Amino acid sequence: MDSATQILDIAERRMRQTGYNAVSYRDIAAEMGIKSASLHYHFPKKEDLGAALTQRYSDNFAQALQKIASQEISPEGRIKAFVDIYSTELKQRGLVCLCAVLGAERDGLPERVSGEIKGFFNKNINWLTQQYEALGKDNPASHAKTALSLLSGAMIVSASSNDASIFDAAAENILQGLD
Amino acid sequence: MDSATQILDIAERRMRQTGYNAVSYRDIAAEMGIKSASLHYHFPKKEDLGAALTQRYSDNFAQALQKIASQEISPEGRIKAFVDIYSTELKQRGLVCLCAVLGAERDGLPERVSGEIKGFFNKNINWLTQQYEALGKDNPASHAKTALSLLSGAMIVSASSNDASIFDAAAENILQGLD
DNA sequence: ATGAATCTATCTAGTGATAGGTAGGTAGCA
DNA sequence: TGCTACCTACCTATCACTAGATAGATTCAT
Repeated sequence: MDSATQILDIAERRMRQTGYNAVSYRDIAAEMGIKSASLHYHFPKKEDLGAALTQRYSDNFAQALQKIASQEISPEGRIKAFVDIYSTELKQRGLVCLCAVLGAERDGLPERVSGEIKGFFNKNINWLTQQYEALGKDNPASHAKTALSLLSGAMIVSASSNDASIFDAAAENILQGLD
Repeated sequence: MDSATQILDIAERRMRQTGYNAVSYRDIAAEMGIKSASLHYHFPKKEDLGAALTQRYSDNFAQALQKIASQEISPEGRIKAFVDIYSTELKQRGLVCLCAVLGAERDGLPERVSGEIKGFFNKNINWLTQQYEALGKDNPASHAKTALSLLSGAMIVSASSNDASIFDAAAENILQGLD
């Protein structure tokens, strides 16, 4: 596999477990079996790594949402698919959304990183707003903000409590609200 | 003011802005106008500071919940008071719940700290469950888990997006659900 | 087709800054 | 006379980051 991709994969997983500042070039390099200096060839500064990471994450997510929106399914089905993305990540990999984790560290991040996070939340809210609008909800933006907040919080509370029922309750709540 | 208290106050504020690992003894000491070595007199290891911090936070919160529960108000009023605690902190101080922030860093924290966070979430859920039970909701625990997740996530998404309407939507959603 | 030049991805070896933490001393107060 | 709360001075480990070398693959001119 491409080294840059491998670096991003390892950094992403670790940051989603411990946050931005707890992840070091040495740790990533050690896991890859190379020297930390070599990482700087691919990502000169940690800020570059952080920005590339959040950008890739945000882009991948946007692509997934695009794909869901292009399918001939109901708005209900789309929102369910949205919830499933988060659910699968948490249950199969034990990972919280990257932007939710980094968002918690907001004032300790390089601006390029926090800017990407802001963009990620914004894109998610816009997409969800469209779905709630299609559902005929009034104040669809409010529904969207609530759904995103709920999923983000549920991943954090559920993961740090080591209690899957917390995320389940949140997911159920969103799906119930689709009638 | 008592030095230990002052240390905890500064550490708490900073950790709620940047997370656990971004806060250093040097930064705290500089803000107090003393030397970092002096902090070790009060909290020998950073782990001790982290544990004291989360414990104090959790205890203060439990006390506030106790007070609310002792007042002769409806379960609706109690849940509203609960939401108001978070709302006031975010709007007047720009601060996210300490345990929500640290929960995001779950795997990068000393165990004593992550244990306290777990306890905090648990206490909150139990308290909320009692209120939803008094309200006659079925599956009150699920309502409680959802409400706590929603508030925690809304603070993070709202703060890192610098958009108060996100938290407002979440708070409104909880209050609407009380009928 | 071959030798020269260049590129890629790593290495060794190191920098200065900062992290948490320690030892031992001291001024002021009960 | 102790005790509290600080100090100076220092330690070791780790941080992000850099310089310069190198081995191997690729490209290109003759």
